Amino acid sequence: MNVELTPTGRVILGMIGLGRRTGYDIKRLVDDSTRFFWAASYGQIYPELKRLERAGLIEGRAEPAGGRPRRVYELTPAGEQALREWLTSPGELTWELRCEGFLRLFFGDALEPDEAIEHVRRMRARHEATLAELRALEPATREERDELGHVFPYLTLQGGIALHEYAVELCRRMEEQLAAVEA
Amino acid sequence: MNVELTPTGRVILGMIGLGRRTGYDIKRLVDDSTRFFWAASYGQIYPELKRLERAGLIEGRAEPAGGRPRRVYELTPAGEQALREWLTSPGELTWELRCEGFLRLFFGDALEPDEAIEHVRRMRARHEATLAELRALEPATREERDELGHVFPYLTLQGGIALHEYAVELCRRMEEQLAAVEA
DNA sequence: GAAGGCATGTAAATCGTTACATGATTTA
DNA sequence: TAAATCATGTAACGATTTACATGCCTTC
Repeated sequence: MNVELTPTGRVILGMIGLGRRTGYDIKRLVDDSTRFFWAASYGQIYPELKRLERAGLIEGRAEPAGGRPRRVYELTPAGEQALREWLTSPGELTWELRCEGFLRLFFGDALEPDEAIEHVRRMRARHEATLAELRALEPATREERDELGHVFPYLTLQGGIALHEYAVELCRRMEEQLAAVEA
Repeated sequence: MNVELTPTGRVILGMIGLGRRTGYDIKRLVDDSTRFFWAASYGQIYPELKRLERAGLIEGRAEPAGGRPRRVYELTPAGEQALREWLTSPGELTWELRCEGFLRLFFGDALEPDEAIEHVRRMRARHEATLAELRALEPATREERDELGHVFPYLTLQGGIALHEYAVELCRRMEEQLAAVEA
């Protein structure tokens, strides 16, 4: 067995594992949840759905019957197994960050002191904005936990909030440090 | 003016801004510093060096003369200006994370309780390993600060260390939380 | 003289975003 | 009836990794 999942295949399989879904659903769900640590776009999702179906991991059913034409997918037994295998596989956990804030900060010696402080302020604003988005997701995620018993999306959201809160604090400390040096 | 820099072009320009460099140098420097928030590979670096030179932002000089043949680049005045323009430009700061640890955690409801705890333990180990790598970079980065006056790479490293320390703490708290629920 | 680090590069494959095209249904 | 949302998809482009190829120089 041991089907190799593509990066996007992983989110899709996981999302369908949480319930029957259309490609559109998956995109919306990703945008409202995993986006902050794992994004996906239509250009990836729809082709990947077809690949996963050809591989026998998911099965789609057309659901026209009066309503809008849509194709709803669910996991096959093989798909359920592949999902579990991935979730428990011992391979390295990829961790990749692309953060322009940190990159610009790294090159901060090319800036005037006040420009550098201003930059850190912008980094902080960036994290504060993300924080606001995350906090806005809290009610719906809690509801999902209470009503569907999905506790891990909520736990994950709490973790994300904590991390960005810490990042905000860290920026504030850097601002103070830089201001002290300038004075 | 306002030359559009590609993502990889940014690191390259910044790195050359810190001193004359070959493509090989840049790759090593990136691997020892920005990699944790901005990676780059040979397949990007060498073609991008040529593009930047064609665009007039950097200038390479062959330095054979007995030693190994190498091509050393430095910023042109236009390159210096483009670097400063980028560093102070008001555009959105990209922040993209691809973290399989969080992704698997998000789907943790498909796991047994002890499997989920084990996963968080692995996430923590992951951050601890990164932390060890970052701490190993401290002496050299401090030296660079003291001898070349590059204070921002050091500041950035401190920030990275703090963030991963916090992530480790966060994992520990999650482990406790999950263990409490199980009991 | 073998191994390891210095040095430059390319080709192919993969991965991902953006923009576009299309059209149905629901709600204001 | 207009706007918003649901819904599916593709093409083009851009970004990135991986693997390969090559060869010099220094150190053991």
